Amino acid sequence: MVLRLHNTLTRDKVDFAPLDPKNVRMYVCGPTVYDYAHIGNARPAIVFDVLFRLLRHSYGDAHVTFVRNITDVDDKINARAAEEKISIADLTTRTAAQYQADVQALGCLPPTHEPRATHYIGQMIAMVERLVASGHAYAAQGHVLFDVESKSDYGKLSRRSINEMLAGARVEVAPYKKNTMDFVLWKPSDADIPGWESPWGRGRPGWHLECSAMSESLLGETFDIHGGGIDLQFPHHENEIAQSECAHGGHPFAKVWMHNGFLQVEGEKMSKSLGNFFTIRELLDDWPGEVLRLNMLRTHYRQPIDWTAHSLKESWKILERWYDDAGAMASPRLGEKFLAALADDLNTPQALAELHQETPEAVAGGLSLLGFSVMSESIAAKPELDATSINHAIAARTAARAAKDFKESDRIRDELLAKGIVLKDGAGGTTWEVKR
RNA sequence: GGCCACGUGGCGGAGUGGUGACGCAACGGUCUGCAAAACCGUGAACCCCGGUUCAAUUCCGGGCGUGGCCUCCA
Repeated sequence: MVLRLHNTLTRDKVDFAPLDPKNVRMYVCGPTVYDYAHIGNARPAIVFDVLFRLLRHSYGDAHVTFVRNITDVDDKINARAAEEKISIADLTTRTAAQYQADVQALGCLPPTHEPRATHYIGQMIAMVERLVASGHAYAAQGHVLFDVESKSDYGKLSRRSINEMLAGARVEVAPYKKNTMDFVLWKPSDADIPGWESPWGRGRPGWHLECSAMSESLLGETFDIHGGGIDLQFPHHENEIAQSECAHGGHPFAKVWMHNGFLQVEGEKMSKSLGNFFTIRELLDDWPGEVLRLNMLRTHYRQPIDWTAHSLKESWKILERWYDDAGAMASPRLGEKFLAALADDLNTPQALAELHQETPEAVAGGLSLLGFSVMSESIAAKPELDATSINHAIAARTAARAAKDFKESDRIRDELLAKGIVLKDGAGGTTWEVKR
């Protein structure tokens, strides 16, 4: 099976050939931990978890290194901690733990490494020093700025020239910048916000720098795949490339760049003012995690997705049926067409369509590879009633039906329905599921 | 204003230069005390206008619409 991936850098689909098949390396931008993660944040987590699983399947679990960082130093964090009158450490620790619990509930494996930015300050300072020494960065008024003019191919990922950017620029015009597009590598900190001693005084890193330093430490100068949301393409990823390549003597950074599409909710941009802003946690109150996961995978990762309650209901129904078919299978296997669809740039909608045509064994195998490993129990575990009392009621109803007391049997059925339990009379007896 | 995506049946959503993916819903049937479920079956689409071509939903140009980035929002 040849894995093909769409590379944003070249805008085409290429055969994936790892630099080292014994250690396939992937980096994905993780959350800035100042608030609950929202459903848009869940998309890259799920998409690249599927890729992680596929790579592990292809190269072996021990031969894939996946890094997803946690940004725990940021001005939004500082502002939020001040608002809530709690310490920055408390805020970031709490929020990071919530994020990890949320994505786990969505069926995501823990990454190989989940580095925190604050643990890599030394590496960041060292990288800035190299950039200054090689003429790609300059210090000015306590800041250190990257000189975009010093890199001839700056803009290659987002495909825009410095002049084009300037034409539409609304960036802060700071008098100490040589070029308006120059971005901050290091900035000074007042006494009341986090800061570290550096050759340029007490300060903190610029956002883009963090990912460059952490990927360098954990994956090396050049690695295979870098992922993230399409909105990060510029400026974040563009600047990561600039910093890393210049700090590494021009050696290439990530070979393949992958970007997931944006998410809308009920046809509109998700925003707090529109009232359609959903955190992962809120959705988990109403929907099983694997339903959210399936709903995400029913659209190709590069396409925009419209997140709707209607679609979630459909996902629930599909998943429940698959669990009925495959839940008890002891010998899962993988269908060839299913695998081929996944290998074709992670075409999960196609892969799911193939699953609809598959045997129960292949459904079980396919679901498992996609991260739906908690078969059947998880959805059934949702109702307030316990299984024992439901089964008790079913037995009473079966007895009433045998006695042709349909008034009583219908009463029991309606009573369960009112509690959200739907009965299904099949050839092998009566089963139940949670009403959607 | 600049750059860039996307627009497929009632809905979701793949894909393709020529035989109407797939799922949900709907409709018909089987089954059932009834209903649901399950199973079998049916109909239904490629934003608009040009161009290229024997042939375009698929390629090219324009238009319209939606969205993203250019403001450290995935």
